[in-house]
Amino acid sequence: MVMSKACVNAVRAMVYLAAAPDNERRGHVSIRAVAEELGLSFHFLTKTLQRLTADGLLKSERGPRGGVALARPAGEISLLEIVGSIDGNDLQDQCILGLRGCGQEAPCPMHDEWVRERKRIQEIFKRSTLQRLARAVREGSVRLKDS
Amino acid sequence: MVMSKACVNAVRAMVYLAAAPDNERRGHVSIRAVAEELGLSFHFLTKTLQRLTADGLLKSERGPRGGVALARPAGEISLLEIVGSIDGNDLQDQCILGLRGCGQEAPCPMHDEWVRERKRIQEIFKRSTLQRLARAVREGSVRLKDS
DNA sequence: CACATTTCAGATGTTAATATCCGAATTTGA
DNA sequence: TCAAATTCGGATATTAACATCTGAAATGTG
Repeated sequence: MVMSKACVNAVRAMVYLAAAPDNERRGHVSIRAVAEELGLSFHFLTKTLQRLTADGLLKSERGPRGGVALARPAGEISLLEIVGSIDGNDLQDQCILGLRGCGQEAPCPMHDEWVRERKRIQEIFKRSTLQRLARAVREGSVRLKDS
Repeated sequence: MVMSKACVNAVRAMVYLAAAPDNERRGHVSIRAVAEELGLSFHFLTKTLQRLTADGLLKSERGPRGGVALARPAGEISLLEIVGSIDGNDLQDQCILGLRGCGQEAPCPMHDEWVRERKRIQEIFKRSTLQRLARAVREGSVRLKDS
């Protein structure tokens, strides 16, 4: 897996929020609703989204009509940031063979090629903003659910 | 992590074997020696290499002067095959968001871009033969150990 | 104010990956 | 033939990821 399950859930939830029409609730959607809509475990998703809230990607409100909402415009939140918040930056800066201190001076056999690849992945994640992903969802050309 | 720890161990061991000079032992090296040389757990490495043996990437001999050796020429064994043997082909054919049946007809928001990326990774792994990797090791331009 | 709804925080349970251990089977060499 | 070295196969222990549960804190509504 390139992302942990928690991270995948986070991404799906964030795209869902970005694609959700601004309804009542001042833009907030309850985590329970998100979980049901995407077929995810409410409790597990809650834990994950709490981290996103702590990291400033989501804002939250308690109480009735509360819920979570994007803390910033969808165009300014990228997949890279979500992955970083949940899984950390290992994918971006760790040696594929797990060698500590793998770098230009003391590289592993895959170093050069993997550094290039990592950069590509980082670029992809960076330009994958919630705005871009959510647009496809709203257009119906793409799905977020399993079935 | 893009590869499991077991898989990383397998790759490092295989490259080490490919780079090892043909000494006595008819080309076989004991797993204990490999583990010590690379700083890996002997028992854990044994389990992993058994899988490679079962899948025909390694051949093994028991008894004194026994050990493991590449089952085929180093130029004909690629990283792709090793990863496939230990971790399976999930990296190559699974949706990055874990959606079942993600494909052209019912794609996830990352589908197109990720398919392209997966293909690139597969190409890199395929052209990374043990011969190529081991040459760099023998030339000393590259390392397999942590320290 | 009382109540229902929701996120928050921490505890607990479950499963899969990682790591170790042990005895059996095989082979070599003295 | 016997002892040592080695892989093999299965069992067990440890750790981290995944998942669930419970009660507290906050907040809107009647």
